[in-house]
Amino acid sequence: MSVLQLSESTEMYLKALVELGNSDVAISRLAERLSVTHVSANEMMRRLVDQGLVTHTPYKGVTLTKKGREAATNVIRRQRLWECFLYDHLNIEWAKVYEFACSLEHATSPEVTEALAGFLNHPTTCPRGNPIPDAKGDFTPLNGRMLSEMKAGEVSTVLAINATATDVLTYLQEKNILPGQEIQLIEAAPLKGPLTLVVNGKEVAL
Amino acid sequence: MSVLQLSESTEMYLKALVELGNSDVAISRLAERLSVTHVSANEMMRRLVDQGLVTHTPYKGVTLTKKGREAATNVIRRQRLWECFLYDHLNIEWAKVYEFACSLEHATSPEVTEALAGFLNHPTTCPRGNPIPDAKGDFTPLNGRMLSEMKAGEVSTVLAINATATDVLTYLQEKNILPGQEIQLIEAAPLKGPLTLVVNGKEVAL
DNA sequence: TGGAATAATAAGGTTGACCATAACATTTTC
DNA sequence: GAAAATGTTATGGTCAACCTTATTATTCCA
Repeated sequence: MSVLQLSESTEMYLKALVELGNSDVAISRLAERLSVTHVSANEMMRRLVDQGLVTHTPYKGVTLTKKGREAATNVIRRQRLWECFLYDHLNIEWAKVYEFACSLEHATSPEVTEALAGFLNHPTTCPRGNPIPDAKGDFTPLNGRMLSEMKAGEVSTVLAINATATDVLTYLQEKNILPGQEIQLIEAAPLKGPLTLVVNGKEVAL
Repeated sequence: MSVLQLSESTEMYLKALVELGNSDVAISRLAERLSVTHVSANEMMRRLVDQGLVTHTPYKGVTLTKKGREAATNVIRRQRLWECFLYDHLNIEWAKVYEFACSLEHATSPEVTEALAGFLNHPTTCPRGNPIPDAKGDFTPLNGRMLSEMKAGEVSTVLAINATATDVLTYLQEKNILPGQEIQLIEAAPLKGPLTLVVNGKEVAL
């Protein structure tokens, strides 16, 4: 496995690309998620294209290359392993785990990553319910659907949380929207408007 | 405790200042230890002076202020806690622990630091034998002396290792010069020349 | 005391990752 | 088919932390 050296910033972009989907991610979405201007994100994409990590089809979006995807998977593995450690062993608050793990991730060598995986007994999901790629980058994708794909009245179980911002996670925790929790969708307002759920018998708006 | 935000670079300088002594550290020593030019180190010292972390007496050297010392102690605490974790729980090679811990340190929030200290059961020394300051920054200084202060023929026990470079640590490990090891100084060549020791019945030159 | 060694400062350059503003290209939608 | 929305590129600026080269200041010591 080539140990290409990625800047912290590059790692953040790679992670965001995975989180935003498999292909043709709009640079403006990326900019939004990373809280940078679209111009900055564009600049950065040029750099990633130069490094062979993504391809860019103008007016279409940006897609990870094989190399980019491998690098991204690796970054995500490191981060999620730290999430497990922080949550299971250091008892860090659930909502803060992602943020702390994100910092640690950037500073973690392959050697430490594998030792950590061993220490944790090779977990396959992080506290947010997302799968942890193995050392080769393989993982079983989640077998579920987006909340936005549920129909009014349906009942389902939360599989994983996609959000990463600490304040959002804190809100979800307060409302008890956590992996394993059963929820019922009451109403989905049109135009991607607020969703109304019932969680533990209580109504929650998202 | 004010949570002043220090750059990674600043943290490295603070650590180096502690490792190099208590007061009037020559900027050229600092530059040497950090592998930067003396001009860069000078620039950086100007910044640290501006931030109130050090005082600088031209042609004398640089000394940590109270604020600077507190910050430095904190950094060292974080690093040494990680050293313990890496060594005791992840079984990372002794000689590599310092370097890996150094990276992690920069990425560690106070909350994680304290949780880690608890997890480790509040250790007081790192694998290199150096004391770990407590959360308030207090620690018992080592009750020992430098190898260079030993006289020929004397026998003593290694208390702690000051070196940080991985290659130096690897060498020491190979020669079994580790905390707790009994050594005898055979000869100290003049002019800070090589030292000859006996370790476990074998001669070693340093 | 005067030269060598050491220390400080000045001036200008580089790099990565950002920013704002503005112009221009393409796509979407009414 | 044209305006609105979205995406791209150009230009120029900032900041931290480095760098080199060169000059000047101080201290040390023989």
